[in-house]
Amino acid sequence: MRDIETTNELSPLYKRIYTLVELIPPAQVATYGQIAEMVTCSPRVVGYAMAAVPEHLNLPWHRVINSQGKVSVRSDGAPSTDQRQLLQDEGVAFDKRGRVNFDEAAWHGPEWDWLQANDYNVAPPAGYKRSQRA
DNA sequence: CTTATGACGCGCA
DNA sequence: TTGCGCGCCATAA
Repeated sequence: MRDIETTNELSPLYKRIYTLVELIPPAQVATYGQIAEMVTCSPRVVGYAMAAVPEHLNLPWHRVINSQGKVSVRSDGAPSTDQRQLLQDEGVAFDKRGRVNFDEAAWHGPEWDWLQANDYNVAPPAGYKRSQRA
């Protein structure tokens, strides 16, 4: 976990993303977009980063799901039951449609001062999420 | 250098 | 409500 800091094979951006994911408590979930906001990048990149998580870091990568509250499908088309199973083992409930209840399990992010101290984005720059083409 | 490729998300039908 | 299209942009080749 602290390996993230000392691993120089990772790009600075990935390190920031992994550092945040590491902070998600058990039985709680964050969305790709949520992480993206804090590190100021596109949600797409967070997904890309999650697909490249080094095994030895032991990150709780399973606690990152999509904005629909569902476990994202892999490139091979598999819904990845592993991720869902890991969450259920922690006590995260899925409804009949395969979605988690954000009201119960949503991670509200690190404390404000932690984000400040570690140079993460607190208040999103008015939408990095969508095409804010001038 | 250029091109292809996503564990995404939003808008619209 | 679901499904599809397109924008997104860091990486890999």
